[in-house]
Amino acid sequence: MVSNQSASDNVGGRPTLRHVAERSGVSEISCSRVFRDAPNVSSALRAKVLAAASALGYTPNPVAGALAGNATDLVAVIVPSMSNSVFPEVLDGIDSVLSGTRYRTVLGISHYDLQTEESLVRDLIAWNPRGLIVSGLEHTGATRQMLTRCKMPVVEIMDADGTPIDLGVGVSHTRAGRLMAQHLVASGRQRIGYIGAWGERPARSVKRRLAFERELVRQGIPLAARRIEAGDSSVALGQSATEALLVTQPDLDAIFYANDDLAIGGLLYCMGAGYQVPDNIALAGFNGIALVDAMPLRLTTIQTARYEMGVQAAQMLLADLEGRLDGRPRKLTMPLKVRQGDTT
Amino acid sequence: MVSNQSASDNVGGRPTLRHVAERSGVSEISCSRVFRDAPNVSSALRAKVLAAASALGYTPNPVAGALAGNATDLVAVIVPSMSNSVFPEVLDGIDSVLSGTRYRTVLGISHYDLQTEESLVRDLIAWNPRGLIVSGLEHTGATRQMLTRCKMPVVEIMDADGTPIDLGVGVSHTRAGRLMAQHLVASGRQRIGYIGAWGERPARSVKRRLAFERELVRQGIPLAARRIEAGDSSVALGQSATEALLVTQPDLDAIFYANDDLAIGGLLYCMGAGYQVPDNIALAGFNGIALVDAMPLRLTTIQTARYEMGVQAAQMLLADLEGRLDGRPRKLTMPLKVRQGDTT
DNA sequence: CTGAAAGCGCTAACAA
DNA sequence: TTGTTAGCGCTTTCAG
Repeated sequence: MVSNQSASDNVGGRPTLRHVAERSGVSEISCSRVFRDAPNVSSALRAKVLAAASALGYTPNPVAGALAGNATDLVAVIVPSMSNSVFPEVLDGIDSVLSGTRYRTVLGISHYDLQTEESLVRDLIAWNPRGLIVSGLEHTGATRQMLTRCKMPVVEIMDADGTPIDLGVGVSHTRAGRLMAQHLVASGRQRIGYIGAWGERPARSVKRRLAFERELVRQGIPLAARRIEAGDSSVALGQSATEALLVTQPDLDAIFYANDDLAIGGLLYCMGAGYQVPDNIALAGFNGIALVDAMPLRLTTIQTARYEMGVQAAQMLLADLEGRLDGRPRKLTMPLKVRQGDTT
Repeated sequence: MVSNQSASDNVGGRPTLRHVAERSGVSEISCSRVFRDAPNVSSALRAKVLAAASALGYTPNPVAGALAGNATDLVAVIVPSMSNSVFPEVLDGIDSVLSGTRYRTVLGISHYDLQTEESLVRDLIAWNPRGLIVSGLEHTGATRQMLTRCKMPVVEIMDADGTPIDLGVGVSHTRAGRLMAQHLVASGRQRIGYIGAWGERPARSVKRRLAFERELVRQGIPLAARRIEAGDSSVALGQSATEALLVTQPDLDAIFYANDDLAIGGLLYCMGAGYQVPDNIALAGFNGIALVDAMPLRLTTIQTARYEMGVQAAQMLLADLEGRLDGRPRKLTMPLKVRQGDTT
């Protein structure tokens, strides 16, 4: 086979750097410099190259660039779930930052399964992404090893209770649990229950519950009832779980839920079943999703900033990539507060 | 510089096919065949290669494979929004299919802006993805051209009212609008209003509304009031828009909303403001998100299958890629039905 | 500031 | 069934 001497071989195919080089009478490498905004390019040369490129409809091939340059302009993002608004909001935040750059998001959904997360990490790292954003601080040993050894920045989001492998942006779930316990006790509640779901995967919800229970004990009012459902969190599950819990423990005067979806279900159940909220019973959630404000009674919740968490994670990643993270902290704890509504 | 004769150069780096080849005493291309499950590989050779690979911890580099093989194992997905559950559900469906394959999802969010969509398409096509999934049938001329000319399969999702460029999976929004008009008229409504949002970007919502209005005219009961908000759809916007519409048109006895988020807002507003739903006023949405069942009154809505739409889109894409789509239709219209709740 | 040479790690095409 | 050769389209040296 004759070697590719001239770009005219590539008839019909997508134009390459060689086409641009031939047409502009400049070397390939100089063209490359133009498209990468590399330094040391005269504006005359730049203009010639750009003209040729646009005449040809040339677009750089990022795959070739990635192979030669040993890094793709991809950022791998692994989220545990798409079934409530939390992670879509985080993704939206990440995208809002990344879409302004040449980086693209590759998505993996782990379904709250650390084994699935592991294979996603393995898989996505093979692409040589520019960086990785994963959820939580808990991973399998193999995942942890891969995340530690890979050269690129890794941001662990959602959780600030612990030390990230590399970079971290999250909230303190321990603090969240404690704050809510204090809030309920301060408002005079005595028989307090807890409802969780999804077999308490995300370790984060366990952290919240344990801190919640610990603080209740400290305040002399230990948890009166607890119910952890097996299914995925949802409004519907919150309804049925609340009903089930109140059947066995009709005297509860407060319930803290693992998240707002469950709590909204609880609220709807209580309203439908004739409970007086908050007089009979107080209800509180976690996250502060948009829906809590739209309820007939505004749900008390702990507000977290998911979109902002995505933004910060992406910015931290970019900053590290660009070496702008030198003095700055590698872990960011996002604010958190009890947002009192009408249900406590 | 001396050329790379032996894999021992790559000290510390990730192992490559050459390392595996050296260690197993087999040629690189044979190793390559093993990892690609290519035909004509003896099981003895396969075993040797696999042993060497696992001893070395070798993982194929998909970037190099993509350059040499002229296609990445990426599927580009462009959705207009992450701010309600609709597209996350679609993504979840897509992922459920793709995660079982070697394909990965690259995500773009267009924010309902066709110009943004265009630049995402341009950008993502440059990666040579295996296929593309985009939302809607309406695109800029340039987008349409790129989607037409690119060699890979393109699935346009969400909308079945029109002819997809290549492949399509969606529902008929025209039918949806007509069905709801019939439903409201059949239930005796006489002064019917409509509330939309987001300046009616997605053309799909316009199709629904126009079909709705057309059918009302046909039935002799033309639309009594219409309000299109500028902001993004949300429960909160549904509340305020409903209030605003009912202030100017207090005699409405039904409102059809562009989607469930708005309709739930309307429901909450009406309940809070003392309207009797559905006696005073009927309310109906579109989508059938999980939340409609969790409301104190179950919202009447038009049920669509978003997760399933994602599944079908991904399956159609894979089928086309594998040449299994020959006889089968290239456009799939998903079912749709009015799901009567307590609000009509 | 510009360019020539030599790969990045893999696979298509062709031989054996 | 296995191997040889020649790139994929770009970027990294290193020289001018």
